[in-house]
Amino acid sequence: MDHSFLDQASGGRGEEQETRERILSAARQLMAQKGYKGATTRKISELAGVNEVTIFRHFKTKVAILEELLKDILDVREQLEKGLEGEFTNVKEMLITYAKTYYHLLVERKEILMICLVEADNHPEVVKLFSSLPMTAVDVLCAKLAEFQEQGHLPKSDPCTPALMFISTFFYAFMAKYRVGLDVSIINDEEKLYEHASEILLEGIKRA
Amino acid sequence: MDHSFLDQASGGRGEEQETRERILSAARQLMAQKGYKGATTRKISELAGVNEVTIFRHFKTKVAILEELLKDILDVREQLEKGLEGEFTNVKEMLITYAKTYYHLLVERKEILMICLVEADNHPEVVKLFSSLPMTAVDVLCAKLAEFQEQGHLPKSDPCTPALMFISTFFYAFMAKYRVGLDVSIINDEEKLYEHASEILLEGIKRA
DNA sequence: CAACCATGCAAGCAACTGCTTACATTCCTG
DNA sequence: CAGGAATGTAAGCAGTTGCTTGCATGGTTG
Repeated sequence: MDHSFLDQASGGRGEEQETRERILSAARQLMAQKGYKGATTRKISELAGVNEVTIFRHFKTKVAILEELLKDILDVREQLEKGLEGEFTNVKEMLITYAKTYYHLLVERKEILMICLVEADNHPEVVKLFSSLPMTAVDVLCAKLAEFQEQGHLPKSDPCTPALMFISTFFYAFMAKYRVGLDVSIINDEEKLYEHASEILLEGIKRA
Repeated sequence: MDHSFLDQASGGRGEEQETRERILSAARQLMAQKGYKGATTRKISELAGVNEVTIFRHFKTKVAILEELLKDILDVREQLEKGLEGEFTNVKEMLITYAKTYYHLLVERKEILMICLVEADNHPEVVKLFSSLPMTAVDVLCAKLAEFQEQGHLPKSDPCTPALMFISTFFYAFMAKYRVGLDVSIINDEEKLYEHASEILLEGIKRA
């Protein structure tokens, strides 16, 4: 009994964690694809290679699984700001770096983002989670651009629209590739997109 | 009997069309909100103010309703090109006009777009329908920009990335407002967004 | 008026879904 | 070896869902 907390940490039988993770992973995959309703507990159990009853031994209800999954989407702002910490030799370099950071953030969380997108109205909380990532990204970029303006590296003007354009571009590219499965060169050649979009935006900001 | 085709056109009892339309409208609304699965035939019938049986008298199956709804999303290219027919005094004016045309096209079809988005994997055909609208928009704008380049109004360079950026911006604004219900000034003040985004893009194209 | 047509209403069915219960099995640990 | 913890198996239950059937009703049209 006195080692019960150890069981939670490392798995008494050595598989406890593994099973739980397999269930979560299967649920994440299915919910992203088929939506919350489409991901039935039977299907989840099959994909996880686990008996259906086992699911309910690990999670009280099905919603509990969803809630567990959604936890991964928080703490975005911190990571975005972290990507902008170093000194940059020029604005374009900063933009490219930021684009990469943001895009990778999206890709890393793609399943959960899809779940949020799809589950919008059945679980209203998740909508905010979904929008929070791009909007935070706009916010952080906005602040950084304003900073550059104050330092005289950019002419003063409203940085919101350019920030929105930038974030939107990579959001759409992300959606097109990972939700819709679109296979076109503009979207697949990510390096070129980082580079080219940053260039256009920079020149746009300078004179608009 | 000889007037049976009239019944289809105007409704023998004068309500035939109306009922069918009410069902379609309720289904469109619910499926956009709750997804295909979430929009049960019972709920549809309630919202339409119609008995559930009536639904199955008008549509053989539930999928038939979905298929009927999806018909509204075609013929987009034509409309986009139509919006670019007139002569423009300058490029910026063209961009603003195009942005308006595209955004309104999205808003007009918002329910169906949401259905496509949400129903992605249960009905794989619809994904293509969903992506077809923005990608067609990119395509048409690309062609127009190339045209301006050939006429010497713009320096020659790859117009794909700027077109993608432009379309992405309004796609995201659309999603944020109508899917997520985001209420922020950058997105709500559409006129300013048309204007400002066009300006930035134009300057970006000119020098990048 | 009579035939017809769209609709409503009541009932239900087979399949599925989230979830539960009771019991057997296997493995680890003291 | 004994006890416990995690899992499997079998069965099922109550609610929902897409869809059907049979019958009654009320308005329209010839």
